[in-house]
Amino acid sequence: MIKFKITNDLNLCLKNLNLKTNDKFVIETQANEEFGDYSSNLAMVLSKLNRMKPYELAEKICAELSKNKDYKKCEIAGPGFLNMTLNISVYQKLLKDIIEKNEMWGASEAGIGKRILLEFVSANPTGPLNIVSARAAAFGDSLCRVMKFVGYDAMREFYINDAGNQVDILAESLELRLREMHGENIGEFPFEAYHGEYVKDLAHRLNTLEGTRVLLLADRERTEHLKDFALEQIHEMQVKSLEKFDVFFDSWVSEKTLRQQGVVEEVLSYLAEADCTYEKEDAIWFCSSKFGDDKDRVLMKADGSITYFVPDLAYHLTKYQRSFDVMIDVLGPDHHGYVPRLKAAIHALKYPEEKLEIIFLQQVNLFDSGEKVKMSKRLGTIVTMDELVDYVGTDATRYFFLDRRPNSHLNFDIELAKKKSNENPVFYCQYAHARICSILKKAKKDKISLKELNPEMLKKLTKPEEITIIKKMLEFPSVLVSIADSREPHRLAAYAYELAGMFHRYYSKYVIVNKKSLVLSMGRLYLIMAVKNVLAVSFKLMGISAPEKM
RNA sequence: GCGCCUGUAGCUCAGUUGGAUAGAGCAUCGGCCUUCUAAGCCGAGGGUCAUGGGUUCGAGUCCCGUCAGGCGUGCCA
Repeated sequence: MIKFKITNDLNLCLKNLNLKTNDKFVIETQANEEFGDYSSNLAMVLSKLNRMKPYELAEKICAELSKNKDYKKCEIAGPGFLNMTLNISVYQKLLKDIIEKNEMWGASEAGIGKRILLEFVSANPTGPLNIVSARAAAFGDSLCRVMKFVGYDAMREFYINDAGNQVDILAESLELRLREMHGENIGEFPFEAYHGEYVKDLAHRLNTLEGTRVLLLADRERTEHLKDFALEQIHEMQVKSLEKFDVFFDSWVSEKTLRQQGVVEEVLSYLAEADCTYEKEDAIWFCSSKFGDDKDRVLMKADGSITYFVPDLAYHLTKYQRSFDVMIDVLGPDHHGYVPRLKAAIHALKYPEEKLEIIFLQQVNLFDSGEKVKMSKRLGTIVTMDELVDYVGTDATRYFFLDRRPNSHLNFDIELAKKKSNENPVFYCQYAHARICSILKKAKKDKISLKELNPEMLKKLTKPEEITIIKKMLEFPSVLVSIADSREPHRLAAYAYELAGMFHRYYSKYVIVNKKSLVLSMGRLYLIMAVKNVLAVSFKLMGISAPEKM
């Protein structure tokens, strides 16, 4: 919002000088004091348009801008950068806005009117959620929270692959475990079956509820019953894990339901109508290679069953039919080979490809005491999301998953996440919040009541650290907008960390509560209250708690 | 072989979408508690941004090549 003001001020200067603009110049915040508070590349960007040398143009703008009382200084540097320093009274006034907006500071209408569908986690319903799902949950949920906060109409969706081959294997695994429980010799447990302990737990539960009745059913009925039971149980288990992680989906879409609605046939006929299918070796193929995929893909196998691709494509078409402006898929690292055929089909069916955005999360490695934790699906030594969350806590887990760019591999240091010290960034951030709460309490105890905020209090805030903190908080709204637009929530973690650091440094240098100078104390208390609010908002958007005491 | 991702300090990672002298934390070394939470603060050292070219006023960022690592490349899901 401050950049907005500066942009306006600069445009006014251009207008007064009868100069042309193309709105391509940018305002940047400057960390280096030498270059002022904010700088702009305006002169370089507009020099050709106005047939002037950058430096000359910059000189004119500077002279004009200096007439504005809000600006203390305007200098030209390098090839023609405009370095602007604002009067501190501007910041003092803006602090009042931050405080008045309270927990709505940062909220905006940047995305107003845009409907967004965020699909993430969408784990197979064949076992407990793993740590990649946890990363997806932290990422998708926070992105959604930020998008909503800046005005988008965003919703979370989970696609359940509750049909297909893997579900048959699940039913078979459950049956074997049930038989085994009753002393039957099942031989060696099949390689491709689900080896996790949870299958045994499911068998126990089924046995407690229904005994061995299911084993007496006819083949087909028995499989269906086992499937339904396992799917329902595992779904519930996954929902619980997510809720514990403070992630709630607005919508669940079941592949099985889609199939029952006949969408599979529909998709096949659409593709056939578009003249994109052919028969070869008793199978039906989609000529995806005509649309950029490496090779053609099977839609219907020789045995008459359907591949994973068909219902998934159907699912994506339902997304289009629900008229979103943008649909975002958050996928795991093992899916990137799959996207070309999906995009190919969407293209072939003449749906707008650009509305579908795919974000890949790279794999997660767990490290404990410097050692990589070895995980194997086959050996059943997968660390589940619940285990991780129970061990290090929701706050640390969410923060650590959010802290890194989505498309880079993530090394999760369990030992560090558990540490309650400055080494751990989560605690560093939360500690700042708790500290502020503690100071506010102390002020109350000293009977410093925060009366109505008045200009005299704000005028006391003149230290460079104070102005730096205000500047940082002024950036918050635009940081959130850029997080939403770039789909990069990791920047929120960085922002909170930086703001917390600024506060810690400020705290150690200055006394905030001082009975001898009441007006100053009140000014500073307002400042840290604002910091507390901004921290609390960023924590909320990250899904971590804002402790009052630590 | 082909495709996607990655390569920045000893380690883990940022880098404001192409801006000025590339930044944090950890680790190492040295300081700061009779005063609002030391779960904190201050200081020091540490770099050929994998590499070679190109684009321009300007490149860690964009384009091409090379090298290295990860993943993918089923009539699995």
